[in-house]
Amino acid sequence: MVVEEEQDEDRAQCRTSAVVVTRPATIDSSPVQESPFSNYLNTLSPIKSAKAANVGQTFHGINSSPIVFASPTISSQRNNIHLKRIRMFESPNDVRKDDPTDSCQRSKELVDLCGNASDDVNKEISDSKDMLRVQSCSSSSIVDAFLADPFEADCTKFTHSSGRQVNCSKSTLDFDHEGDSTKGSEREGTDLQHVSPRRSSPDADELFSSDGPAVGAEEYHGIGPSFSVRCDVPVGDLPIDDGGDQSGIDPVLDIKGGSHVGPSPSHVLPPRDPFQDSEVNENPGEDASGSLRLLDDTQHREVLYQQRFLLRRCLRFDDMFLDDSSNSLGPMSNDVNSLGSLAVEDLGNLDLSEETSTFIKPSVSTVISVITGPEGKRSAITTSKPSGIGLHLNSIVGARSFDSRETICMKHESDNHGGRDSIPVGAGTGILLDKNATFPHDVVDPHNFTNAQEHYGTPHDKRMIPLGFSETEFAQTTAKRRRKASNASDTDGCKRCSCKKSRCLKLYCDCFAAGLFCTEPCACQGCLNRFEEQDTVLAARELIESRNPLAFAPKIVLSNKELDRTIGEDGIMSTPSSSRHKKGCNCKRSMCQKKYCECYQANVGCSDNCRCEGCKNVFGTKEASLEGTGNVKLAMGGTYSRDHLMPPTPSFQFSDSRKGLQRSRLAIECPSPNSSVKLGAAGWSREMQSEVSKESSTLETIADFIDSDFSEKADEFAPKHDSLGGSSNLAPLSSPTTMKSSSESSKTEPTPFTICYGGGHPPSRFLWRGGSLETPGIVSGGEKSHLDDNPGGKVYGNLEDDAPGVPKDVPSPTKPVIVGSPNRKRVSSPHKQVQECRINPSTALRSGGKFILKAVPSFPPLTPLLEPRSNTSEPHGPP
DNA sequence: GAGTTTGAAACT
DNA sequence: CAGTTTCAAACTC
Ligand SMILES: [Zn+2]
Ligand SMILES: [Zn+2]
Ligand SMILES: [Zn+2]
Ligand SMILES: [Zn+2]
Ligand SMILES: [Zn+2]
Ligand SMILES: [Zn+2]
Repeated sequence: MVVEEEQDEDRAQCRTSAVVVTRPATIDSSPVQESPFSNYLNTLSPIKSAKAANVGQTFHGINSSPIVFASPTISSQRNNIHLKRIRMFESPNDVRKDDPTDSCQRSKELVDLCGNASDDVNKEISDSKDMLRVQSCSSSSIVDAFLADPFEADCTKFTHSSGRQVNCSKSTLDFDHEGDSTKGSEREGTDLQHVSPRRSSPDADELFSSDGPAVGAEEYHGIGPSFSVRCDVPVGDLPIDDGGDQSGIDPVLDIKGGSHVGPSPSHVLPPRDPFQDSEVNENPGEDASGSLRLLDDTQHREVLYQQRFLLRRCLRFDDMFLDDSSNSLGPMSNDVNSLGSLAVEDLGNLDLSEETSTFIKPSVSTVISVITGPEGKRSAITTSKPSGIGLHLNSIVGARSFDSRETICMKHESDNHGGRDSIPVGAGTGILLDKNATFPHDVVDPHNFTNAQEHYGTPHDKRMIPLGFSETEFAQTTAKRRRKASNASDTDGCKRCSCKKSRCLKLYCDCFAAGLFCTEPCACQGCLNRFEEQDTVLAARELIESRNPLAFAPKIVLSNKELDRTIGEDGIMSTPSSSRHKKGCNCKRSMCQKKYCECYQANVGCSDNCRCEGCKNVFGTKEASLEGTGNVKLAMGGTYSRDHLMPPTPSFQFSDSRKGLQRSRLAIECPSPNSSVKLGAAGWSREMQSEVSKESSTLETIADFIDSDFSEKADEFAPKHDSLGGSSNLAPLSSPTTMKSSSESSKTEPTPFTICYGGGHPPSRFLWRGGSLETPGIVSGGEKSHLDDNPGGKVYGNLEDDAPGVPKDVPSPTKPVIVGSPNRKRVSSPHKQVQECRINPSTALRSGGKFILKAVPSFPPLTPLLEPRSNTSEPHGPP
């Protein structure tokens, strides 16, 4: 059934493009609500069925969790499927470009895949435990996060499987690579078949094996399954008419709540209604809108697709924003929207299962985007979301950084591939939309295509890709290509890993570390960090988290103090300065002037956490930090080393550090239009949350956002939190369980900083996929905002890290999550977020700035949820 | 593109 | 927790 529907959808997409997304939800209090979305889904029939099926699968959620979230998550599989679909469809435009027919074919393929998936899904669904998490891709997600937690739809994956994955624990890396490229296919097969667990498991087992412990499968299960859907909503998005705001609210979002049920739709897409709305907002007139509305079933389908796209977009949210800003595309908004929409879609897909969907809602907002026709250009906007997103953070970050670059990358990729590079997120890795592009791209595509395309160049093509295998394969190949091409340039944002021995299941792998699945651009060998291997990934993550709960937490955080200072004073400036590497570097020979230094690489100054020798970090020396926070400012001011020191390398893309500064400033000052905020990754966020709560108290997660503009400008300066970018690829977060354990361990985290994302392209390393909670991160803690400073717009999460206990804000999390549509704003939580938002919501976001999320309590939504979420959330990640 | 350097992650 | 090894990116040539 599903398949059929999908097909239809595909077709529809082909036909039309636009979509709207929506999202979010919110949720405050009741995360659970079902969302309209779900209802919506139901209506859609096909989907529904699928969803239902899906729902079952996974997760259980964690347990603990709450029920609220409880909703089942969508299984990753579903997501995958969806993704696939999405990819296929990605953008009508793409399709068109490529060939409609092709697209259709692809869609079919997808469908097939889906079918397989669906089966799995169904199984999962039966379980219904899973929760979906929604990862918002982006920041927006914050809300999502909350909501999402449950869903993590994210693009990527679902995690549903986690349970098994857990089991897998053993495997390990060893695999050797089994052929890289092949892997995909092989694995996929399995994957598809069994959703859960890992077929790949073997490998995974090996990897994990050591860990053995790793995970209790059981625990994971809970986790795994859940999905999270993230909807990232870029803050930036917001704007749009629609709704932003409204969207914020999004009833739609609710989807999840019910998990299933209806709610999801909201996120996902609201079906028609949302669309319409959205459409209307932006351009109603335009194709997209029209299409949406018009279409009945098909429309719905389309919508779904779109949603899917959105999801992807979500991932890319940042990008989108960036695009706008950078490109100044007006469309950006669209893109953004699109992202949102995608997210939604995904969610929707997830939702399909409906079950879970409810959760999602909470978050919020979603964005809606509308897309117009294929080329469309327009899009609408959406609102966005929230954030929450955890992943997003990381991803977001990435996205941001990418932004400009991304676009570039995209182009490149596309060029390279000729078209499809991107893999559909859905497909393999989940999220990855594009292989090519960095994450962002992926996301974008769909709707934005046009824009994106324009921006990116070939967007369509890439997007189209689809699916599964081919995707993977594609990806691999393409990735290689890209890599080669882009590799070089991180700048592209496209960067990806090129792991040879770790199978991308260890933190050595930037993708994995960032909670992303490897995509085409990756040149890794024997990669198990694929969507198909979600289980394995999760298991791996869990293991790692068991050892170090904060392992996946953003490395760059803002110190609250600093934040305040900065914010208070300048607002903008500070950010960067305030951002610091959580663990600090240990440089001996690079003097913190090269990217060997994580601090420098993240565009942040060294802090007392650093054990570097001869520190000459342009962004601020260790000494300076010790002296006073003022340093940062100094830096801004030029004082500091930067100017003197020099431009360090490359971290800034800009030649000179100064430039960087300038840019950053610019960024700050001028927020780009789009700033989008990103969210943290939902999945992680949860974890984060838990961690945070446990460990530090507050980590806020972060959110990020990005602006393209910023990114460009700011990027350099902006701290890069983690972004790999790809939102699309987000891996499932680990399950809560892990979190728990982790929490224990968490002790380590020392300083509490908030997380920030810088603009730049952050190495994936910095990205954080945090859980949804983080997204909350978005939360800024109440503190100040902070935001903008970073030119890059990054979001910072504050981590209050350390706060031990509970996240300060946590309580609100839910709210925060809500962020809602707001696109830009994300406010999820009222408090902090608001603050931030207030600052300039739009600007901030747009500016790319950063968002800081402070405190976040991570848990967004339901308190109770918290744990649960955490559980759920974790998984998302990638594996 | 190959080879070296580097410092984090993983391991003991 | 420290020391060592492994790893992949950053950098150099
Ligand atoms: Zn890798
Ligand atoms: Zn990779
Ligand atoms: Zn890989
Ligand atoms: Zn250093
Ligand atoms: Zn340092
Ligand atoms: Zn240093």
